[in-house]
Amino acid sequence: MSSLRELSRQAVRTRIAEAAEALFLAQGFHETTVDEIAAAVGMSQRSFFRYFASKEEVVLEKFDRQGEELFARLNSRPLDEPEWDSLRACFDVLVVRLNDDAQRDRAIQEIIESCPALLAAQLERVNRFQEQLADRLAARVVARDPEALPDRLVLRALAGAAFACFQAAITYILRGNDDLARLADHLDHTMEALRPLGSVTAAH
Amino acid sequence: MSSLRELSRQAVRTRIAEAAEALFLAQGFHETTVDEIAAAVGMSQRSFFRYFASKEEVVLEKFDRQGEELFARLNSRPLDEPEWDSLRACFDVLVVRLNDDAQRDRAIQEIIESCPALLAAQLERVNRFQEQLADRLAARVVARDPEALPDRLVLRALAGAAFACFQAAITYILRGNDDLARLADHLDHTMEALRPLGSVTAAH
DNA sequence: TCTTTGGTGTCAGTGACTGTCAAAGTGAGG
DNA sequence: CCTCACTTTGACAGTCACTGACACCAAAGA
Repeated sequence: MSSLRELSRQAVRTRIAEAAEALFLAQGFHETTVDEIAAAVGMSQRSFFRYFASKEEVVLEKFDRQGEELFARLNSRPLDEPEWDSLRACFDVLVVRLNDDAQRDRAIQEIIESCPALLAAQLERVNRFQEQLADRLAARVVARDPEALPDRLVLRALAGAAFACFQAAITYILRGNDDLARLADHLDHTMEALRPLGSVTAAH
Repeated sequence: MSSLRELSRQAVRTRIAEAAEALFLAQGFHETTVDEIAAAVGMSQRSFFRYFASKEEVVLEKFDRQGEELFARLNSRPLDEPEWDSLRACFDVLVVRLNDDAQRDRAIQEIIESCPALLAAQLERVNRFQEQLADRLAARVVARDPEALPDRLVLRALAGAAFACFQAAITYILRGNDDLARLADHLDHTMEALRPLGSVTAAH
C-alpha cells in the first residue's frame, strides 16, 4: 500500500525537519552541516538526501503545505468577489498560521533572512506560487463568465502585487520588532492603499 | 592609482563575463564548470573567484549596473509626480536596455530561468533592490514636504507591486515568444490596470 | 638596489550533492 | 518456516563550488 508507505515517509521527514530546525536555531543554517543533521536523527548523509533534495528544502517545505491551504481558501471565496479581496482573504491562512506559534515563526524567518541563498530559494518558491495563483484566478474569471477572456498578464501582476504587500508587512514587523499579532492590521492597511483601480476581466 | 587599478579590474571582469556567457549559451549554466570558464580566459580557478564571488554573479552582475541607472532616472523625475508614474518612467531604463540587444537578452533570461538556483539569486537581488527603491521613494516624499511622514510599509509594497508588473510583462513576452519591442505596451497596460487608488504620503 | 605591494598559481581542504552497489529489512506466497 | 521479490539503507567514491594559506613574481617607489 503506497499510501501507508507515504505516511511513514512523511513521518521521517518530520523527524528530520524537527532535528534540523533545532540545530539551525542553535547554531545557524550555514554553520550546520548535513552530516550533523543526519547524525542527529541517526542516519547517513546519503539517506538524508533521500528525504530532502537539499538542505534548504528542510526549512522551506512547510511553505508548500501552506500554499495548498491558501489555494483551498481561494476556492471557498465567492466568484463575484473582486480578486483583490479574495487575495486578502487568502492571506488570512498565513496570518493565522503565523500567530499560532509566533515566536517560532519569527525565529525561522530570521534564519531564512540570515542566509541569502536560503532567502533566494524562498523567493523562488513564492514566485512559482504566484504563477499558480494567477492560473487559478484566471480559472475563476472563466468560471464566473465562460465568455470572458482573463487577462493572464494582469492577473500575474496582481498576484505579485498582493504578495508584495504581504512581504512588506512581514518584514516591517520583523525588522521593527513589532508584534506579529498586528500583521493583519498592517496587511489591511497596505492592501487598501494599493487596491487597484482597474478591472481584470478584460483580455489584453 | 586605485582608479586605474579599478579600470583594469573591470576589464578582466568583462573578459571573464564574456567567456562565461559564451559557454553558458553553448552548453548551459549548470553544465559549465568554473574550471572551464577560468581555462577559457587563461587563469586559475582561484583567480576567477578573486573577480567574482560566485558563478551566479557572472550572470547577474549586470543587473546591479542597471539598478544604478534606474535610481538615476528616479532622481530626474519631478518630485510632485505620483510614485506609480515615477516607477513606470524608471522602468524605461530597463525597457530600452532590453531592446538594445533583444536577442542576447532573451537568451540570457532563458539561461536564468533554466536554472532554479540562478533564478532564485536574481529574485533575491530584485528583492534587495526593491528595499533600496522604497528608501529612495521615502526620501522623495520628505524632499517634497519636510513635514510629511512617508509610509515605509506602503512604499515597500508599491515598489514590489511595480516590479511584479515588470516581471509579469517580461515573462509574458518570453513565454509567449512575443516580441520584446512590445514590452513597453504590456508594461503600460499592466501598470495602468494595477494603478493604486490611495495616497502614499500619510504615515501609518 | 632593496623593499613593499598587489596580483597570481598551487595546494589542500570543506561541504553539498550524486551514482553505484551490496547488504539488510520487509511483506506476500508457498 | 522459508523464500522470493521489493524497498530501504549505508558505505564508498566522485564531482563541483568555494575558501584559506602560502609562496612567487613583477612593478613601483625609496
